[in-house]
Amino acid sequence: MEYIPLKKEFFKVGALDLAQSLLGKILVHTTPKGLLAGIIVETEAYLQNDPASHSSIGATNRSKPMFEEGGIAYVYFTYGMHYCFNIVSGKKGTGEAVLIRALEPLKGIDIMKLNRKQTNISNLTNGPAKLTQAFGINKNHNYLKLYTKPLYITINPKEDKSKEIIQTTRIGIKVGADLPYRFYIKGNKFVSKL
DNA sequence: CGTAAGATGAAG
DNA sequence: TTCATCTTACGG
Repeated sequence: MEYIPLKKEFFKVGALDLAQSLLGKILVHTTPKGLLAGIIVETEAYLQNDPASHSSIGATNRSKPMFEEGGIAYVYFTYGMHYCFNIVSGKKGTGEAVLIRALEPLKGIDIMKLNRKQTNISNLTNGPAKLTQAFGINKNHNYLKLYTKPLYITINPKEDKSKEIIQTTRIGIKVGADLPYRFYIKGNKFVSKL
């Protein structure tokens, strides 16, 4: 099957809209080891006027990518060992992005198992730092355009049209935890726990 | 099942 | 000192 990248315009909407429209789409990474793909099943929006967002204090060396035009990657390093992958949304100058929290593995599952040193499929990509490890995403992917190779988002031709989207509060944060900026596909087994 | 703590480094 | 996290260890 051939994957066609989404167009740049897809990402120019606000983070809350993008967080929902990304659900059911496919994240593809072409790597030297092979092609990796997974369905996006859980996202969180981080806005500019949002105490939990890296952009809330303005553009810093770390959060700069969030202020670029929608459609690029914002990858940051945290807890001394983990990377998290965000998709920048909106117009240039607006500091917002969508955190990808969980995927459903589609292609390259054997590679993901090697990258993660795990054999259980349901423990490969069900968390923001797990999926970056499984996909081999790191600081080198910061600023990459997500509508071209090697890392891009595509339509899922087999997308379940009847999927139900749940909106609720974000997890794993202290401030801004009351804001309902988290979205996931109801009943999907790969949504992250807590 | 559940809770707790350690790993490890960059940002503020 | 905190942090948009994960894994392992241990008690029930």
